[in-house]
Amino acid sequence: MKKLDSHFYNRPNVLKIARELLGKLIISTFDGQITSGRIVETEAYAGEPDRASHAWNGRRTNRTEVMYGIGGTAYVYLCYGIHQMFNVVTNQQGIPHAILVRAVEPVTGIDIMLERTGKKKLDYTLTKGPGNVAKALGIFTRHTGYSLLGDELFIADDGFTLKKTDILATPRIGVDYAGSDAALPYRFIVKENPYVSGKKVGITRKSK
DNA sequence: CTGACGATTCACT
DNA sequence: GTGAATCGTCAGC
Repeated sequence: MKKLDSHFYNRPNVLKIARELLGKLIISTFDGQITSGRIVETEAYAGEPDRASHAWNGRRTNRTEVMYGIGGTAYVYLCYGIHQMFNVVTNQQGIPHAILVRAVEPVTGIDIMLERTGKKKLDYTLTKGPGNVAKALGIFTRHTGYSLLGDELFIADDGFTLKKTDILATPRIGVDYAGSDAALPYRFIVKENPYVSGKKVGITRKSK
């Protein structure tokens, strides 16, 4: 089990890092409660040129400031006034790259995650979708700016590997406002994994 | 200071 | 398939 270090996060290619995060473990130890999940879905946000990014066109505000910091930091923000979204900041200081974790597969502390999310039993919805991931892991907006190099919240490599053919790149979700950038294949998923959002599991199929 | 809105989720028809 | 929930952020006045 090896915690990902600053060299991993500070690299310039956010797409490569987003792809490499698949299969890694996110671990949180808040309040002595250990929970972890294996990442199965990520989305890259490539900074100022990326219309889908909060930092598009050099928008540097209180909220987005952490993205301009060094890699290996958590960027957490509130969406729709309800959901916390957990992102990993990458690249060097001054370049606002970030990767949204959209889904994980529960590994450790499932009972704790059930309690945090108010669910009765384990099913695929526990950690499917970015809002649910943060909720299950106990991540809140106040954790924005947290270092992922510490012991409370970090990402580790436990030796688990994926075959290249198990990884799929697709357009990102919910970024239709981004014009042509919405079509970029910046979303990475583990093929056939039931925790990946927007998949057929439990979702009514369109009629034709 | 004000108003519009979102990198979503869930319940309900 | 449709729509509500709910509040911090940000552009604009």
